[in-house]
Amino acid sequence: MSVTIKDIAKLAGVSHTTVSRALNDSPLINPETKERIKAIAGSMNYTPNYSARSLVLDRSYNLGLFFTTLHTGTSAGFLYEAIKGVNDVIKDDYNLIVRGIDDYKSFHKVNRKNFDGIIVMSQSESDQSFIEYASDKEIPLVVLNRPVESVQVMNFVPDDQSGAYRLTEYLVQQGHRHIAIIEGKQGFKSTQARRDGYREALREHGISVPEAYYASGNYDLESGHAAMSKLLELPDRPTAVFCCNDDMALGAVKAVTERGLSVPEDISVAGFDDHLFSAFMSPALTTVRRPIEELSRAGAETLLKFIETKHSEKSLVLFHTELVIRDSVKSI
Amino acid sequence: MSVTIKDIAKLAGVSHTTVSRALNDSPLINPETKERIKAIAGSMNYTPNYSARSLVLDRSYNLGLFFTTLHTGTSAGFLYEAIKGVNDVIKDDYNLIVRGIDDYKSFHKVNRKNFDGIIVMSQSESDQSFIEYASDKEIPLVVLNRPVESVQVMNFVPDDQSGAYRLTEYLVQQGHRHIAIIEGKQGFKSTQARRDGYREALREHGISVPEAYYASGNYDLESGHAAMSKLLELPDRPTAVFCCNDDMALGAVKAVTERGLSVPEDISVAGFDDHLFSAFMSPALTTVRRPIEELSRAGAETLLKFIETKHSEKSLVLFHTELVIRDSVKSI
DNA sequence: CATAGAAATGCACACGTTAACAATGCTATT
DNA sequence: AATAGCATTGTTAACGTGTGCATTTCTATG
Repeated sequence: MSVTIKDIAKLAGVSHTTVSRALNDSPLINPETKERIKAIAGSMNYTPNYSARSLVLDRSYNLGLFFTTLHTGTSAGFLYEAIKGVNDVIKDDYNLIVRGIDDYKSFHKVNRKNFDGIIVMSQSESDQSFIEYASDKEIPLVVLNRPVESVQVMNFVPDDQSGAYRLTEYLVQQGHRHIAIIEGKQGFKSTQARRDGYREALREHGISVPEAYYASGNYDLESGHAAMSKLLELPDRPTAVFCCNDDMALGAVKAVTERGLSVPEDISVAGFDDHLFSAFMSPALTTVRRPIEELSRAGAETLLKFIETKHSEKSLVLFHTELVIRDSVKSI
Repeated sequence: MSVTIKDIAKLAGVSHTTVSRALNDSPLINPETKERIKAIAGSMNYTPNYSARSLVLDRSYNLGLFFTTLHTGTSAGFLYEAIKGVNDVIKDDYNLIVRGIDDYKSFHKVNRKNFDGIIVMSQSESDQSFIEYASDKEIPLVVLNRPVESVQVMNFVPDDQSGAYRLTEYLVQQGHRHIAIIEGKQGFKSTQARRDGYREALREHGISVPEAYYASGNYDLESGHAAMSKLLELPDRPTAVFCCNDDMALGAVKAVTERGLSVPEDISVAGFDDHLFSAFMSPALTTVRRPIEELSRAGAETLLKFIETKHSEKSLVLFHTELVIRDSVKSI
């Protein structure tokens, strides 16, 4: 059996209440007894029983970090940065529970008793029901990466539109006038934001885009390959292609090389996300970095603050994205 | 307030004991009452209070998945596959807590009360003390990825040596006779195993290796770049280089291209690990796949079984690695 | 018909912690 | 000297669940 506050109490010749107070730094306790008790607790190698504490305090000390899915579509780097960011913030006294939303057969066990707070790293609208469920159960909730409209939550999102804008503007500055886009998955907020940024930049520079330059994709590698293949067959071939994420950019580059052409000599390619591999492809990919780790860190901090103070701004906060210039875009 | 078994008891006109037994499928309870109570519980949207249950049952329903570090050295793919593998196995009633060992200021809160079991994805000997600590506290423990000798634990490890052997043999089969190696971090078990596999294959084929062909590295990208740079300056330049992981292979390829040479035309390169990006580099990397996800799945399964039956083989199990042939090795 | 035994249910306590309230001793103020 | 008030500690109950033992009810057997 492990040691409890009652054991300490016996040894110290006080009541277990006094021990509890002493260990929790209650101002009610005489500083001397407090020290004495702490010393005894230390020497007995005492560790509090969290279950008992949770029961009476009605707090689990669990934080949930939920992803849309862990199976497909979630990039490893994404998971990595998110976990790192959150773990950096929470102290030793919280447990970080990582789960894919689609792994739950039922949300039954997700409730305020089991989770002091929840961070949803949302990648698609499919977890809308989960978000609404958690919000409904009044579990402290912050949603990252994707703007949520149906319910009021703390919501931290990278500013995809301005990232796409700056990237496109950069392409223009490098002398490109024929700039195509390979789009993300239809229906995703991120797809729209990136397209909007692209459009806005071109419009402001007085560049019009032929219909054929809008190539459809779905964020995966193969779709990037297919889309680029089509673009290359165009009579009026673009000199630069903005791929809405790095995965598709990788597929696109592959399509170019397969045709015996080269990036960036024959055609420039840019991506979005700054995946881990992007710096090491050849050519190293010019892209836009999304601050996933910062996002997660900020999310965790806000969540903790909310748990403690019980109030916070439930509003959308945009996070700065950053243009990363490498070697896949040629100046012409 | 949320609903408890006492609320159900009141509504059903029985004692809370009966409710508890009914919900736990005790054979003591009349099947009809059992059904009735379950129905009521369902309609009231009852969820058990895990803290209370934990307190009396002395089980936390928490499983820990611990990495050596989450900061540097842990590849994202590694983390991803491990989490996926474990999460695939545990049912809805366990929480998976993910943490970097070096994030703990003190292991104090790691004990049998807080964790029903622990999986350590060990990447270096620096977590030896953690493993011994957990073993000492008699927390059900399985260590993955790295062989542990100082204590008896369930230990699942990829067979790096045979993987390195097969890869090297493949290089020989492709006609290579001048095969260099870029080694991993000194002191790591994996470094030694891979070097051993490499040596063994060459010895068995009667190929001797000049001292200069042993290039030192430390598993990171830059070290691969540096090591390859040296190898390329050798008067007796190798025709193939076995890099002890994919990260270093990537750096090595970069070093080759920077010199205006090309892989695999001028020099063949092979890696180890089968990182996510490896299939998409150009050229796609020939490498050895380590079954991290299988490892994790098996580890989780064994751990759960141990938790339930309280006994299991505490021994080392090697997992099959797999040669993945792509485009970075030329037949000469 | 009496009774042994099985089946079903309830009572009371335990798990380890916190907290409201009570109690004690002491100091300072009148 | 009486008392108000503060500092410190103790008493007791509570959180929600599971379980050993007692109790009741029913069934079968002689």
